[in-house]
Amino acid sequence: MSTSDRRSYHHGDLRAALQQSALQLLDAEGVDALSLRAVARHAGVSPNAPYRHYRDKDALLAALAAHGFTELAARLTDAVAHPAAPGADGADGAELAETTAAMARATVHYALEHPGLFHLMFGHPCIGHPEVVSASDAAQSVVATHLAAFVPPEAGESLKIGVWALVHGLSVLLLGGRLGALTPDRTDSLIDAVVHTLLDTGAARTTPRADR
Amino acid sequence: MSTSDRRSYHHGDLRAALQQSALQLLDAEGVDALSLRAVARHAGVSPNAPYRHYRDKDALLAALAAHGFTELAARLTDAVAHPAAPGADGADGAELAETTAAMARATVHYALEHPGLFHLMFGHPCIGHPEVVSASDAAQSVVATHLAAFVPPEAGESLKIGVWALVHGLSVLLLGGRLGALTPDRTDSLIDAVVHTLLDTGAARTTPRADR
DNA sequence: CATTGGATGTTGACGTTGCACACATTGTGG
DNA sequence: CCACAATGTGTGCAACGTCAACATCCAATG
Repeated sequence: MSTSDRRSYHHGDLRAALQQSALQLLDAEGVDALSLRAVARHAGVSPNAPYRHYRDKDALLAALAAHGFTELAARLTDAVAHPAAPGADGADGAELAETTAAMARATVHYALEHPGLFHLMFGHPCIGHPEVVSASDAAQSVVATHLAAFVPPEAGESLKIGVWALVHGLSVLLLGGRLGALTPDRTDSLIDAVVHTLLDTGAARTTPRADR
Repeated sequence: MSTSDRRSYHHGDLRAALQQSALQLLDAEGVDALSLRAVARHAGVSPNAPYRHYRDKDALLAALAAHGFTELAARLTDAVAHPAAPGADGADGAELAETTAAMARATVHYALEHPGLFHLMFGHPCIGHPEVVSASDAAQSVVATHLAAFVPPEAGESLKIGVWALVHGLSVLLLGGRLGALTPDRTDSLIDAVVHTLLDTGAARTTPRADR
Protein backbone atom coordinates (compact mmCIF):
# COMPACT_ATOMS: atom_id res chain seq x y z
CA MET A 1 0.00 0.00 0.00
CA SER A 2 1.05 3.54 -0.27
CA THR A 3 1.90 4.24 3.32
CA SER A 4 1.87 1.06 5.33
CA ASP A 5 0.47 -2.41 5.15
CA ARG A 6 -3.04 -2.79 6.32
CA ARG A 7 -3.43 -5.79 8.48
CA SER A 8 -7.08 -6.32 7.86
CA TYR A 9 -10.35 -4.54 8.17
CA HIS A 10 -8.96 -2.27 10.84
CA HIS A 11 -6.06 0.00 10.13
CA GLY A 12 -3.82 0.43 13.14
CA ASP A 13 -3.61 4.21 13.19
CA LEU A 14 -5.58 5.66 10.34
CA ARG A 15 -5.61 9.14 11.78
CA ALA A 16 -1.84 9.46 11.53
CA ALA A 17 -1.73 7.69 8.20
CA LEU A 18 -4.27 10.10 6.77
CA GLN A 19 -2.32 13.06 8.04
CA GLN A 20 0.82 11.69 6.48
CA SER A 21 -0.85 10.98 3.16
CA ALA A 22 -2.46 14.39 3.16
CA LEU A 23 0.88 16.09 3.77
CA GLN A 24 2.46 14.25 0.88
CA LEU A 25 -0.36 15.05 -1.50
CA LEU A 26 -0.51 18.62 -0.25
CA ASP A 27 3.09 19.39 -1.14
CA ALA A 28 2.95 17.34 -4.30
CA GLU A 29 -0.29 18.51 -5.84
CA GLY A 30 -1.12 21.79 -4.19
CA VAL A 31 -3.82 22.88 -1.81
CA ASP A 32 -6.84 23.00 -4.00
CA ALA A 33 -5.96 19.75 -5.71
CA LEU A 34 -6.18 17.98 -2.38
CA SER A 35 -9.36 15.97 -2.15
CA LEU A 36 -10.50 13.98 0.81
CA ARG A 37 -11.13 11.07 -1.48
CA ALA A 38 -7.60 11.24 -2.84
CA VAL A 39 -6.21 11.19 0.67
CA ALA A 40 -8.29 8.15 1.50
CA ARG A 41 -7.20 6.51 -1.74
CA HIS A 42 -3.55 7.22 -0.96
CA ALA A 43 -3.96 5.74 2.49
CA GLY A 44 -5.60 2.69 0.98
CA VAL A 45 -8.99 3.03 2.58
CA SER A 46 -12.48 3.74 1.39
CA PRO A 47 -13.57 7.29 0.53
CA ASN A 48 -15.53 7.69 3.73
CA ALA A 49 -13.08 6.25 6.20
CA PRO A 50 -11.62 9.69 7.04
CA TYR A 51 -14.96 10.76 8.43
CA ARG A 52 -14.38 8.49 11.44
CA HIS A 53 -11.40 10.66 12.39
CA TYR A 54 -12.21 14.12 11.07
CA ARG A 55 -15.58 15.76 11.13
CA ASP A 56 -15.14 17.12 7.63
CA LYS A 57 -12.50 18.18 5.16
CA ASP A 58 -11.80 21.43 6.96
CA ALA A 59 -11.02 19.52 10.13
CA LEU A 60 -8.32 17.60 8.30
CA LEU A 61 -6.93 20.79 6.83
CA ALA A 62 -6.96 22.41 10.24
CA ALA A 63 -5.02 19.52 11.72
CA LEU A 64 -2.47 19.81 8.95
CA ALA A 65 -2.12 23.55 9.45
CA ALA A 66 -1.73 23.18 13.20
CA HIS A 67 0.94 20.57 12.65
CA GLY A 68 2.68 22.95 10.30
CA PHE A 69 2.71 25.78 12.82
CA THR A 70 4.05 23.52 15.52
CA GLU A 71 6.84 22.35 13.25
CA LEU A 72 7.56 25.93 12.20
CA ALA A 73 7.86 26.96 15.83
CA ALA A 74 10.40 24.21 16.39
CA ARG A 75 12.40 25.34 13.37
CA LEU A 76 12.38 28.89 14.66
CA THR A 77 13.76 27.99 18.04
CA ASP A 78 16.37 25.77 16.42
CA ALA A 79 17.43 28.52 14.07
CA VAL A 80 18.10 30.91 16.90
CA ALA A 81 19.60 28.34 19.22
CA HIS A 82 22.54 27.42 17.00
CA PRO A 83 22.90 30.08 14.33
CA ALA A 84 24.23 29.06 10.95
CA ALA A 85 25.57 32.51 10.28
CA PRO A 86 29.07 32.40 8.82
CA GLY A 87 30.79 35.52 10.04
CA ALA A 88 29.67 35.03 13.63
CA ASP A 89 29.72 38.68 14.52
CA GLY A 90 27.25 38.24 17.27
CA ALA A 91 28.82 40.47 19.83
CA ASP A 92 27.86 43.89 18.57
CA GLY A 93 24.60 45.68 18.15
CA ALA A 94 23.44 43.90 15.02
CA GLU A 95 22.11 40.99 16.99
CA LEU A 96 18.53 41.97 16.40
CA ALA A 97 18.94 41.87 12.65
CA GLU A 98 20.90 38.67 12.85
CA THR A 99 18.25 36.97 14.95
CA THR A 100 15.53 38.20 12.66
CA ALA A 101 17.43 37.04 9.60
CA ALA A 102 17.91 33.63 11.16
CA MET A 103 14.20 33.27 11.80
CA ALA A 104 13.40 34.55 8.32
CA ARG A 105 15.75 32.01 6.80
CA ALA A 106 14.20 29.21 8.81
CA THR A 107 10.70 30.23 7.82
CA VAL A 108 11.53 30.60 4.16
CA HIS A 109 13.25 27.24 4.14
CA TYR A 110 10.22 25.66 5.70
CA ALA A 111 7.96 27.35 3.18
CA LEU A 112 10.03 26.15 0.25
CA GLU A 113 10.20 22.68 1.72
CA HIS A 114 6.45 22.46 2.22
CA PRO A 115 4.87 24.86 -0.23
CA GLY A 116 1.44 23.33 -0.09
CA LEU A 117 1.35 23.22 3.67
CA PHE A 118 2.64 26.75 3.99
CA HIS A 119 0.05 28.04 1.62
CA LEU A 120 -2.60 26.25 3.62
CA MET A 121 -1.28 27.69 6.88
CA PHE A 122 -1.45 31.28 5.76
CA GLY A 123 -3.76 31.29 2.81
CA HIS A 124 -6.75 29.17 3.62
CA PRO A 125 -9.60 31.16 5.12
CA CYS A 126 -11.34 28.15 6.66
CA ILE A 127 -8.49 28.16 9.14
CA GLY A 128 -10.19 30.09 11.85
CA HIS A 129 -10.21 26.79 13.65
CA PRO A 130 -9.17 27.26 17.30
CA GLU A 131 -6.66 24.46 17.00
CA VAL A 132 -4.87 26.36 14.28
CA VAL A 133 -5.12 29.69 16.03
CA SER A 134 -3.40 28.41 19.16
CA ALA A 135 -0.65 26.71 17.18
CA SER A 136 -0.11 29.87 15.19
CA ASP A 137 -0.01 31.95 18.34
CA ALA A 138 2.57 29.61 19.77
CA ALA A 139 4.80 30.10 16.75
CA GLN A 140 4.34 33.83 16.96
CA SER A 141 5.26 33.83 20.61
CA VAL A 142 8.51 32.11 19.76
CA VAL A 143 9.35 35.07 17.59
CA ALA A 144 8.30 37.46 20.31
CA THR A 145 10.46 35.71 22.87
CA HIS A 146 13.58 35.87 20.77
CA LEU A 147 12.93 39.49 19.98
CA ALA A 148 12.22 40.56 23.53
CA ALA A 149 15.90 40.42 24.44
CA PHE A 150 16.76 43.30 22.13
CA VAL A 151 14.13 45.93 22.69
CA PRO A 152 12.17 47.44 25.51
CA PRO A 153 8.74 45.87 25.96
CA GLU A 154 7.34 49.20 24.94
CA ALA A 155 8.21 48.77 21.27
CA GLY A 156 8.12 45.02 21.52
CA GLU A 157 4.60 44.68 20.19
CA SER A 158 5.27 46.68 17.07
CA LEU A 159 8.55 44.94 16.48
CA LYS A 160 6.99 41.54 16.91
CA ILE A 161 4.22 42.26 14.44
CA GLY A 162 6.59 43.88 12.00
CA VAL A 163 9.09 41.06 12.04
CA TRP A 164 6.39 38.43 11.76
CA ALA A 165 4.88 40.31 8.84
CA LEU A 166 8.24 40.76 7.16
CA VAL A 167 9.14 37.12 7.57
CA HIS A 168 5.83 35.96 6.26
CA GLY A 169 5.89 38.39 3.37
CA LEU A 170 9.35 37.26 2.36
CA SER A 171 8.22 33.67 2.46
CA VAL A 172 5.26 34.31 0.24
CA LEU A 173 7.32 36.32 -2.20
CA LEU A 174 9.95 33.63 -2.47
CA LEU A 175 7.37 30.88 -2.58
CA GLY A 176 5.68 32.58 -5.49
CA GLY A 177 8.98 32.41 -7.30
CA ARG A 178 8.41 35.98 -8.29
CA LEU A 179 11.93 37.05 -7.49
CA GLY A 180 13.43 34.74 -10.02
CA ALA A 181 14.71 31.26 -9.47
CA LEU A 182 17.30 31.28 -6.76
CA THR A 183 19.76 28.79 -5.44
CA PRO A 184 19.48 28.16 -1.71
CA ASP A 185 22.63 30.18 -1.13
CA ARG A 186 21.34 33.13 -3.09
CA THR A 187 18.06 32.87 -1.25
CA ASP A 188 19.79 33.13 2.09
CA SER A 189 21.89 36.08 1.11
CA LEU A 190 18.87 37.83 -0.33
CA ILE A 191 17.04 37.35 2.95
CA ASP A 192 20.01 38.65 4.89
CA ALA A 193 20.34 41.68 2.67
CA VAL A 194 16.68 42.55 2.95
CA VAL A 195 16.49 42.10 6.69
CA HIS A 196 19.64 44.09 7.31
CA THR A 197 18.56 46.85 4.96
CA LEU A 198 15.33 47.23 6.84
CA LEU A 199 16.34 47.03 10.43
CA ASP A 200 20.05 46.92 10.82
CA THR A 201 21.70 49.89 12.46
CA GLY A 202 18.62 50.47 14.52
CA ALA A 203 20.02 50.71 18.01
CA ALA A 204 23.74 50.48 17.61
CA ARG A 205 25.06 50.77 14.12
CA THR A 206 24.50 53.69 11.83
CA THR A 207 25.68 52.37 8.50
CA PRO A 208 24.00 49.66 6.49
CA ARG A 209 26.07 46.61 5.90
CA ALA A 210 26.61 46.56 2.20
CA ASP A 211 28.36 43.35 1.40
CA ARG A 212 28.57 41.83 -2.06
CA MET B 1 -32.00 39.88 -12.52
CA SER B 2 -29.10 40.23 -10.20
CA THR B 3 -26.93 42.53 -12.21
CA SER B 4 -28.86 43.90 -15.18
CA ASP B 5 -31.82 43.03 -17.32
CA ARG B 6 -31.12 40.73 -20.17
CA ARG B 7 -32.59 41.98 -23.34
CA SER B 8 -32.86 38.66 -25.06
CA TYR B 9 -30.82 35.69 -26.00
CA HIS B 10 -27.68 37.76 -26.25
CA HIS B 11 -26.34 39.60 -23.28
CA GLY B 12 -24.74 42.89 -24.19
CA ASP B 13 -21.44 42.47 -22.39
CA LEU B 14 -21.37 39.22 -20.55
CA ARG B 15 -17.64 39.29 -19.97
CA ALA B 16 -17.85 42.39 -17.83
CA ALA B 17 -21.03 41.23 -16.13
CA LEU B 18 -19.37 37.96 -15.18
CA GLN B 19 -16.38 39.76 -13.77
CA GLN B 20 -18.63 42.00 -11.75
CA SER B 21 -20.70 39.11 -10.43
CA ALA B 22 -17.59 37.17 -9.61
CA LEU B 23 -16.14 40.07 -7.64
CA GLN B 24 -19.30 40.40 -5.60
CA LEU B 25 -19.48 36.72 -4.85
CA LEU B 26 -15.77 36.59 -4.16
CA ASP B 27 -15.86 39.16 -1.40
CA ALA B 28 -19.18 37.90 -0.09
CA GLU B 29 -18.61 34.17 0.03
CA GLY B 30 -14.86 33.70 -0.04
CA VAL B 31 -12.51 32.28 -2.61
CA ASP B 32 -13.20 28.61 -2.39
CA ALA B 33 -16.94 29.13 -2.21
CA LEU B 34 -16.80 30.77 -5.61
CA SER B 35 -18.10 28.44 -8.28
CA LEU B 36 -18.27 29.17 -11.95
CA ARG B 37 -21.86 28.00 -11.93
CA ALA B 38 -22.73 30.40 -9.13
CA VAL B 39 -21.23 33.26 -11.10
CA ALA B 40 -23.27 32.33 -14.13
CA ARG B 41 -26.36 32.02 -11.96
CA HIS B 42 -25.74 35.43 -10.45
CA ALA B 43 -25.32 36.92 -13.89
CA GLY B 44 -28.53 35.25 -15.01
CA VAL B 45 -27.10 33.04 -17.70
CA SER B 46 -26.69 29.32 -18.19
CA PRO B 47 -23.93 27.44 -16.38
CA ASN B 48 -21.85 27.12 -19.52
CA ALA B 49 -22.13 30.65 -20.83
CA PRO B 50 -18.89 31.77 -19.10
CA TYR B 51 -16.93 29.34 -21.23
CA ARG B 52 -17.49 31.59 -24.23
CA HIS B 53 -15.46 34.28 -22.51
CA TYR B 54 -13.02 32.41 -20.27
CA ARG B 55 -11.21 29.24 -21.17
CA ASP B 56 -11.76 27.78 -17.72
CA LYS B 57 -12.31 28.75 -14.13
CA ASP B 58 -8.68 29.67 -13.61
CA ALA B 59 -8.88 32.13 -16.46
CA LEU B 60 -11.71 33.93 -14.73
CA LEU B 61 -9.80 33.95 -11.46
CA ALA B 62 -6.72 35.24 -13.23
CA ALA B 63 -8.70 38.08 -14.76
CA LEU B 64 -10.04 38.97 -11.34
CA ALA B 65 -6.59 38.88 -9.78
CA ALA B 66 -5.11 41.02 -12.53
CA HIS B 67 -7.90 43.52 -12.05
CA GLY B 68 -7.14 43.54 -8.36
CA PHE B 69 -3.46 44.27 -8.88
CA THR B 70 -4.23 47.07 -11.29
CA GLU B 71 -6.60 48.63 -8.82
CA LEU B 72 -4.09 48.17 -6.02
CA ALA B 73 -1.45 49.94 -8.06
CA ALA B 74 -3.80 52.86 -8.50
CA ARG B 75 -4.48 53.01 -4.80
CA LEU B 76 -0.76 52.99 -4.10
CA THR B 77 -0.03 55.93 -6.35
CA ASP B 78 -2.99 57.80 -4.90
CA ALA B 79 -1.84 57.16 -1.36
CA VAL B 80 1.57 58.65 -2.01
CA ALA B 81 0.31 61.46 -4.20
CA HIS B 82 -1.79 63.14 -1.54
CA PRO B 83 -0.76 61.81 1.84
CA ALA B 84 -3.31 61.58 4.59
CA ALA B 85 -0.64 61.76 7.23
CA PRO B 86 -1.56 63.97 10.17
CA GLY B 87 1.00 66.20 11.79
CA ALA B 88 4.00 64.68 10.14
CA ASP B 89 5.98 67.19 8.15
CA GLY B 90 7.78 65.42 5.39
CA ALA B 91 10.91 67.45 5.27
CA ASP B 92 13.14 65.39 7.50
CA GLY B 93 14.63 61.96 7.18
CA ALA B 94 11.47 60.10 8.09
CA GLU B 95 10.07 60.43 4.61
CA LEU B 96 10.90 56.87 3.74
CA ALA B 97 8.94 55.54 6.66
CA GLU B 98 6.08 57.90 5.96
CA THR B 99 5.86 56.85 2.33
CA THR B 100 6.06 53.23 3.28
CA ALA B 101 3.38 53.65 5.90
CA ALA B 102 1.13 55.35 3.38
CA MET B 103 1.48 52.50 0.96
CA ALA B 104 0.98 49.98 3.72
CA ARG B 105 -2.20 51.73 4.80
CA ALA B 106 -3.51 51.79 1.26
CA THR B 107 -2.77 48.13 0.76
CA VAL B 108 -4.32 47.07 4.04
CA HIS B 109 -7.41 49.11 3.33
CA TYR B 110 -7.75 47.49 -0.03
CA ALA B 111 -7.28 44.06 1.52
CA LEU B 112 -9.95 44.70 4.13
CA GLU B 113 -12.28 46.11 1.51
CA HIS B 114 -11.88 43.12 -0.79
CA PRO B 115 -10.82 40.22 1.38
CA GLY B 116 -11.77 37.56 -1.12
CA LEU B 117 -10.03 39.26 -3.99
CA PHE B 118 -6.93 39.93 -1.95
CA HIS B 119 -6.74 36.37 -0.84
CA LEU B 120 -7.05 35.31 -4.45
CA MET B 121 -4.33 37.73 -5.54
CA PHE B 122 -1.73 36.46 -3.12
CA GLY B 123 -2.94 33.08 -2.03
CA HIS B 124 -4.08 31.21 -5.08
CA PRO B 125 -1.34 29.10 -6.63
CA CYS B 126 -3.01 28.79 -10.02
CA ILE B 127 -2.09 32.43 -10.51
CA GLY B 128 1.09 31.88 -12.43
CA HIS B 129 -0.94 33.26 -15.31
CA PRO B 130 1.14 35.79 -17.27
CA GLU B 131 -1.67 38.30 -17.16
CA VAL B 132 -1.51 38.26 -13.38
CA VAL B 133 2.26 38.31 -13.25
CA SER B 134 2.50 41.46 -15.31
CA ALA B 135 -0.20 43.21 -13.32
CA SER B 136 1.53 42.24 -10.10
CA ASP B 137 4.86 43.45 -11.42
CA ALA B 138 3.27 46.74 -12.31
CA ALA B 139 2.04 47.18 -8.76
CA GLN B 140 5.42 46.26 -7.40
CA SER B 141 7.11 48.77 -9.66
CA VAL B 142 4.89 51.47 -8.24
CA VAL B 143 6.34 50.69 -4.84
CA ALA B 144 9.84 50.63 -6.25
CA THR B 145 9.35 53.99 -7.90
CA HIS B 146 8.18 55.70 -4.76
CA LEU B 147 11.01 54.16 -2.81
CA ALA B 148 13.72 55.02 -5.29
CA ALA B 149 13.74 58.65 -4.22
CA PHE B 150 15.04 57.82 -0.78
CA VAL B 151 17.84 55.38 -1.27
CA PRO B 152 20.70 54.76 -3.63
CA PRO B 153 19.87 52.21 -6.33
CA GLU B 154 22.42 49.98 -4.67
CA ALA B 155 20.21 49.11 -1.73
CA GLY B 156 17.04 49.81 -3.68
CA GLU B 157 16.43 46.20 -4.57
CA SER B 158 16.60 45.00 -1.00
CA LEU B 159 14.46 47.85 0.21
CA LYS B 160 11.86 47.28 -2.46
CA ILE B 161 11.57 43.60 -1.64
CA GLY B 162 11.55 44.27 2.06
CA VAL B 163 8.88 46.92 1.94
CA TRP B 164 6.72 44.88 -0.41
CA ALA B 165 7.08 41.89 1.89
CA LEU B 166 6.32 43.96 4.97
CA VAL B 167 3.27 45.53 3.41
CA HIS B 168 1.96 42.22 2.22
CA GLY B 169 2.65 40.52 5.53
CA LEU B 170 0.83 43.24 7.43
CA SER B 171 -2.14 42.91 5.13
CA VAL B 172 -2.36 39.19 5.63
CA LEU B 173 -1.99 39.51 9.37
CA LEU B 174 -4.73 42.11 9.59
CA LEU B 175 -6.93 40.29 7.12
CA GLY B 176 -6.71 37.18 9.23
CA GLY B 177 -8.02 39.21 12.12
CA ARG B 178 -5.32 37.65 14.20
CA LEU B 179 -4.34 40.89 15.83
CA GLY B 180 -7.72 41.40 17.36
CA ALA B 181 -10.64 43.34 15.95
CA LEU B 182 -9.56 46.87 15.24
CA THR B 183 -11.32 50.03 14.30
CA PRO B 184 -10.01 51.64 11.10
CA ASP B 185 -8.29 54.31 13.15
CA ARG B 186 -6.56 51.78 15.35
CA THR B 187 -5.56 49.83 12.28
CA ASP B 188 -3.88 52.84 10.77
CA SER B 189 -2.01 53.74 13.90
CA LEU B 190 -0.89 50.15 14.31
CA ILE B 191 0.47 50.17 10.78
CA ASP B 192 2.25 53.44 11.40
CA ALA B 193 3.77 52.18 14.63
CA VAL B 194 5.03 48.99 13.03
CA VAL B 195 6.48 50.66 9.98
CA HIS B 196 8.20 53.36 11.99
CA THR B 197 9.56 50.87 14.46
CA LEU B 198 11.18 48.95 11.66
CA LEU B 199 12.31 51.73 9.39
CA ASP B 200 12.52 55.00 11.17
CA THR B 201 15.61 54.81 13.29
CA GLY B 202 17.19 52.43 10.86
CA ALA B 203 17.27 52.67 7.12
CA ALA B 204 15.88 56.16 6.85
CA ARG B 205 18.62 57.85 8.78
CA THR B 206 21.36 55.64 7.47
CA THR B 207 21.04 56.98 3.97
CA PRO B 208 22.47 60.46 4.27
CA ARG B 209 21.84 61.29 0.69
CA ALA B 210 18.28 62.37 0.32
CA ASP B 211 19.07 63.01 -3.29
CA ARG B 212 17.53 65.60 -5.50
C1' DC C 1 -15.42 -19.03 26.58
C1' DA C 2 -19.39 -17.07 24.36
C1' DT C 3 -21.71 -12.73 23.79
C1' DT C 4 -22.30 -8.32 22.91
C1' DG C 5 -21.37 -3.40 22.26
C1' DG C 6 -18.69 0.37 20.65
C1' DA C 7 -15.18 1.68 17.51
C1' DT C 8 -13.80 1.53 12.98
C1' DG C 9 -14.05 0.75 7.88
C1' DT C 10 -17.35 -0.04 3.66
C1' DT C 11 -21.02 0.65 0.46
C1' DG C 12 -24.56 3.27 -1.76
C1' DA C 13 -26.68 7.45 -2.70
C1' DC C 14 -27.55 12.49 -3.37
C1' DG C 15 -26.54 17.11 -4.74
C1' DT C 16 -22.96 20.09 -6.68
C1' DT C 17 -19.13 21.20 -9.36
C1' DG C 18 -15.91 21.85 -13.69
C1' DC C 19 -15.95 20.86 -18.21
C1' DA C 20 -16.87 18.73 -23.12
C1' DC C 21 -20.10 18.14 -26.54
C1' DA C 22 -23.99 19.18 -29.66
C1' DC C 23 -27.61 22.43 -30.49
C1' DA C 24 -30.24 26.99 -30.71
C1' DT C 25 -30.35 31.90 -31.55
C1' DT C 26 -28.70 36.06 -33.15
C1' DG C 27 -27.04 40.42 -35.73
C1' DT C 28 -24.09 41.32 -39.28
C1' DG C 29 -21.35 41.33 -43.80
C1' DG C 30 -21.72 39.25 -48.57
C1' DC D 1 -31.88 38.57 -48.27
C1' DC D 2 -29.21 35.14 -46.36
C1' DA D 3 -25.41 32.36 -44.71
C1' DC D 4 -22.04 32.55 -41.11
C1' DA D 5 -19.49 33.34 -37.01
C1' DA D 6 -20.35 34.78 -32.41
C1' DT D 7 -22.75 33.90 -28.47
C1' DG D 8 -25.96 31.51 -25.18
C1' DT D 9 -28.49 26.81 -23.96
C1' DG D 10 -29.00 21.79 -22.81
C1' DT D 11 -27.35 17.42 -21.89
C1' DG D 12 -24.01 14.46 -20.06
C1' DC D 13 -20.08 12.76 -17.40
C1' DA D 14 -16.57 12.06 -13.85
C1' DA D 15 -15.15 13.67 -9.44
C1' DC D 16 -16.05 15.74 -5.24
C1' DG D 17 -18.02 16.33 -0.15
C1' DT D 18 -21.13 14.37 2.78
C1' DC D 19 -25.07 11.57 4.79
C1' DA D 20 -27.18 7.03 6.03
C1' DA D 21 -27.09 2.24 6.51
C1' DC D 22 -24.33 -1.77 6.86
C1' DA D 23 -20.16 -4.85 7.85
C1' DT D 24 -16.28 -6.15 10.57
C1' DC D 25 -13.40 -6.31 14.37
C1' DC D 26 -11.44 -5.74 19.34
C1' DA D 27 -12.45 -5.94 24.13
C1' DA D 28 -14.92 -6.21 28.17
C1' DT D 29 -18.43 -8.69 30.57
C1' DG D 30 -21.10 -12.68 31.98
